[in-house]
Amino acid sequence: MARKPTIDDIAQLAGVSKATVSRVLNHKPDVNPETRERVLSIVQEQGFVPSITASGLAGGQSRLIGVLVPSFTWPFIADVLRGVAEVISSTSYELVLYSINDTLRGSDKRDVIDHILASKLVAGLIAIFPGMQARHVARLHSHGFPVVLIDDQFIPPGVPWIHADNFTGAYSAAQHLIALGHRRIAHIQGPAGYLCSRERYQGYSRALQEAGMAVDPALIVSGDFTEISGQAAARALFALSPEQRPTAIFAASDQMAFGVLAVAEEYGLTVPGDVALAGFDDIGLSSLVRPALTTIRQPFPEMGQCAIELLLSRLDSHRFPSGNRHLEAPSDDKHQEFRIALPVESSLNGEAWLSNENHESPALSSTHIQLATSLVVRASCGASRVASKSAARGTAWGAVPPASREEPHDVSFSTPGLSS
Amino acid sequence: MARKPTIDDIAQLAGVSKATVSRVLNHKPDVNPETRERVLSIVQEQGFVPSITASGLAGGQSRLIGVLVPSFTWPFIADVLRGVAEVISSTSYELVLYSINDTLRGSDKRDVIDHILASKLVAGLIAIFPGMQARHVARLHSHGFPVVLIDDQFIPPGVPWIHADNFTGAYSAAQHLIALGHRRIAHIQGPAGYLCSRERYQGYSRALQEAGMAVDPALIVSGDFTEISGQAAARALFALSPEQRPTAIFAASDQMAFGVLAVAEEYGLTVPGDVALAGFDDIGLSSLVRPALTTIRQPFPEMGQCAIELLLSRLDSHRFPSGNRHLEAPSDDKHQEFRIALPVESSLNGEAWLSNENHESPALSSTHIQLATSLVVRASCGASRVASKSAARGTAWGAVPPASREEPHDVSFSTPGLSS
DNA sequence: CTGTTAGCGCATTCAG
DNA sequence: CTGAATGCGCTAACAG
Repeated sequence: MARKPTIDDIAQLAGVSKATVSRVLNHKPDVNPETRERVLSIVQEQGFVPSITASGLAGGQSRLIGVLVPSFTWPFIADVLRGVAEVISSTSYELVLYSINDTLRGSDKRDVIDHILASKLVAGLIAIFPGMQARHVARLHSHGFPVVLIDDQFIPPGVPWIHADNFTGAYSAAQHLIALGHRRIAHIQGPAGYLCSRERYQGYSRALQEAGMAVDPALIVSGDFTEISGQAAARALFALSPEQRPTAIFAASDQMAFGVLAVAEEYGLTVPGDVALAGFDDIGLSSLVRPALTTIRQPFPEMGQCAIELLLSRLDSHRFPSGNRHLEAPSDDKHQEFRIALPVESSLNGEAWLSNENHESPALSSTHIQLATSLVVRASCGASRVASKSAARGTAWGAVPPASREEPHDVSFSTPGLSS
Repeated sequence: MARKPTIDDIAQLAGVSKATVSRVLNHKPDVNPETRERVLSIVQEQGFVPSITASGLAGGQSRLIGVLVPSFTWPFIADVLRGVAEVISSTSYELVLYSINDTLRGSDKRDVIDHILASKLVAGLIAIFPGMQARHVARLHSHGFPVVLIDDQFIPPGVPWIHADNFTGAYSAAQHLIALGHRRIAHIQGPAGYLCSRERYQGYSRALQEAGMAVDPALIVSGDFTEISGQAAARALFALSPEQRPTAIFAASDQMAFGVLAVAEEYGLTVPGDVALAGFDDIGLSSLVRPALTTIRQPFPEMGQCAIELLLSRLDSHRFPSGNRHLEAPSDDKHQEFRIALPVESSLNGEAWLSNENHESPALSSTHIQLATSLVVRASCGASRVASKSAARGTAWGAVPPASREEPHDVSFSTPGLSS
């Protein structure tokens, strides 16, 4: 028990060849049930775990998945990782963490990605907000390397991509403010280069338009998603003349909304009394700030889950959950059963929150999954409704996003051809 | 260029045997300089990266390092990971992410650790706050598996362990409040089981004692580090009679301090006007809250760096930085040069922030590194000093902790025998 | 200093 | 249905 048992040891103990042990371990169909049981029991009792590296080498296919994170500065990256990790833990895959350090130069950043491809360590990659590196990630994809993007600003055509419904989220935030009677609603935008900034802006302006209100350029300021930039934006807005000054502000990120909160205090303005405030993201802190922030929840963990499930379905060799580790757990929560019971593609289809773009190429070309966002009403807009707790930290975490689907502005159901 | 070149391809192109290529790649001394150059240039031009899995298999030693994170609920875990990732990126090692899911049962949590050992994927493990799992991690260690613990509550004897100087941190926080004239200073503790809770409490009470003040049990309440528990604690404190009520509160975590902040507002109390407030951790948000929080900064990224360097020095086969990736970067920041220039043990010794316990066993037994914490003065205590910006997000990140050392209450310099 | 020979631990042929 | 042989890509002894 001191040394790790090898497959040969198991073979010997079970009185079969290691080829057979291998077959059992890989769930091959052609194995005598008795033999299988015997081998399995020996495996269990010896605590044998096949070497991922060796089997990867021999089988020509790694069971490691790379996750590329863009520095750790964004608070919700941990949430996305959590979603990924949760799913991975029920498979026989492992996660390799790659990060693009902020201190790196551009060329070094490229190198990180080249390195991922060249080292051939991982079988596929999930890239979270790769940003400027997206085009390099796309290069991986064009080399036939399985890649899934999460919420990037540049969507290289053809690369599978997961993101939240920014448009509808922003739309409902603005609508909420309108419903509360606000007529002068400012918007603090995200950086122009980001797709999500544009989408949120568009959702906002669409809501205004539908309410018969014009978008006032004086009420549109831009930030870069950080708290500091939110402060600057708030100052600009509060400096406007009384007639121009907004009665409500919709910030494109919670962090920027925090900046507004801080500056409002400086100006002696109360939230929501003098100015209503809504954010976007619903990071953990938003429910803890005073006043608690009304915001649009992004399903970060679900985005992670979704990404890894899509990726695994592409690799599509993750036959069964690792088994060994989860045999005992009765798996009482629906989530688990759900994922275990169905092959991944079916589950995706079943949920109907998958959309397929690029109808020009009939097979799959660009698989694109958009997850629903949701309005979380708290105190900062002055709405009388009791604050929704549904987005409180850890509440519904792990649950599959509700089947309710978004505006069909980008959603179609031509999904049967997903997996190949 | 479509397929990844193998070592054989390189050998052929360079007109040498693959054994020689391997020697060059592994920085073996016995290679003809000319040959080495030739091989190196071919490697470069082909973009050849040896397969980590294959070399791990053949060499009997993996170049993957596991990082075990205890769910992603704590905000600073990302900071620790950042430190680890930064160091790793200058080596030829890669990171494998393991997480202990909150939803797991106890036995499953054990299994995660057993799995790490059994799968033999990684050469060593960094365990961040393994908490209840610490004893299992210790089991790994006793199996000869290289492990480094970060800031755990149970320190299994003999396991290398990195943590921040909680005692001195808490001591200086309390001292700061005392210096500001406070006589009734409450303390919101962390959970009793945690070592750091006790250390912080001790630092606090030591400061009071030295100032000739008694610790008033009525002013000690406990929480569990979360914001919610901070709220509860604050209510308890604010409910005290005017004579008993504290004029200052030292919370054992920033999150609990946020809870106090929120409740203070409910009670119509201003911070720092009616009650001064100090926290512990200096998470990113603490500088953004209003009033900005005076707190004790924990050097999370440095803890990560330190842990990985210690671990690598144990594995001690990480001869040179991966080279390929960092050749071009002039490496202008001192940090890089520092680490590249010196072997790890020397660097540790050179910094002199290493301590060795258990003097009974003369060789190395329990290596224990304690990093300095520092007081960050902001607005929440009402101190007139201008707020220290030194801990602002991203400022000095990446820098090696200052050589200044702590209270020598646990530090000795018997380090020459570190690496074996 | 360098080439040759064996495996690392496993999956996958291909014959039984 | 199962065993024996072959090799994944690389390193580690060996011999030269």
